[in-house]
Amino acid sequence: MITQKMKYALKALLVLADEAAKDRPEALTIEEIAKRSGTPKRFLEHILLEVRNAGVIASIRGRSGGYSLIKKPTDVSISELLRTIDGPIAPLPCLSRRAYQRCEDCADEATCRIRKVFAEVFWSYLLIIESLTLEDMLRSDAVADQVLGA
Amino acid sequence: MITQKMKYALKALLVLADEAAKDRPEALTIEEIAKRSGTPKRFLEHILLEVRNAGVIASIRGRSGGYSLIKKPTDVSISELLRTIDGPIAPLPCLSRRAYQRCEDCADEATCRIRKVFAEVFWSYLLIIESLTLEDMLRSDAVADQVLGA
DNA sequence: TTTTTGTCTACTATCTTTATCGTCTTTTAC
DNA sequence: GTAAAAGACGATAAAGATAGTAGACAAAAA
Repeated sequence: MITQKMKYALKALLVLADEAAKDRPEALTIEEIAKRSGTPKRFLEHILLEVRNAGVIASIRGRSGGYSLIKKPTDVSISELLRTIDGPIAPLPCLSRRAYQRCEDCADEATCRIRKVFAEVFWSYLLIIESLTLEDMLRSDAVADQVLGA
Repeated sequence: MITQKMKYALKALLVLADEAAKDRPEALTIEEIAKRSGTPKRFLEHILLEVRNAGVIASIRGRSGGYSLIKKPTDVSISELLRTIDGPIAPLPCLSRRAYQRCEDCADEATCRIRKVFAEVFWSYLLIIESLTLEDMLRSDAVADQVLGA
């Protein structure tokens, strides 16, 4: 399950992307983003800060300040956002490349049967999710429509 | 990330499967399983109970009692075990079929862009993980070996 | 120089995870 | 039939994650 925080981050990015798609896009204040996305304002502060530190959005301080998207939606990776907000994607710490950690109780990684089986599904899963971008959320997608019967 | 509890459950099942593969398999006591799998005994009690209630293993009480595998490894689904031990697999409550829950803040599921994009990856992911069984853990797998460079 | 807006550091309540403990029940060995 | 071995089950608890809130501070523009 993705966290509520991640949902908020996505909603905020959708708001900012919708704004960026306008003729004369403006920086949106936290308050405005909170209102449009339906997230608690003070909580959104933290989230936007993290997203900004990840280089996806930019902030302007002071009067008439706010946040704006600085990447093209096609360049905003959902999996990277997941890592930023929710932490490692890998099912086991010993399978994460960026947040690798040895399993304390594991005698030998090379022969660990749990690691092996989850490695299989994980690489396949990565292949799918690594290709996802904000752009995929912006346009209604035919595949999802089909599956969901919408 | 899968929980420690899930790792323990898998290790315990591996122990029981290894035992079941012997010529004269015996029921193993919690203590014995704990020792062989390296899990805390008192914690393992609860785990084995859940796995038993899921119909994967059986218990015999009293002297000379213990646990034994009652399904063929090919019939023990890893995804089912995940659901039993760690809960729903779906990235969003509104995408889970067995543990469906409406997202409180979601106005309309049919048009929710977060739901749509995660639905896509989720179905692909399900396809992979639903096919996994305990048997896949028992035999060293060529695909994983390749990927891991082992 | 005041007002608006983002930044940063704490703090807190609740839930989940990871156990441990005590007690009860069942079954077998003697 | 009784003691010992073993699972069943409920209560409790420590630690960490999650989901926020609050207050003080910093920057920029009017």
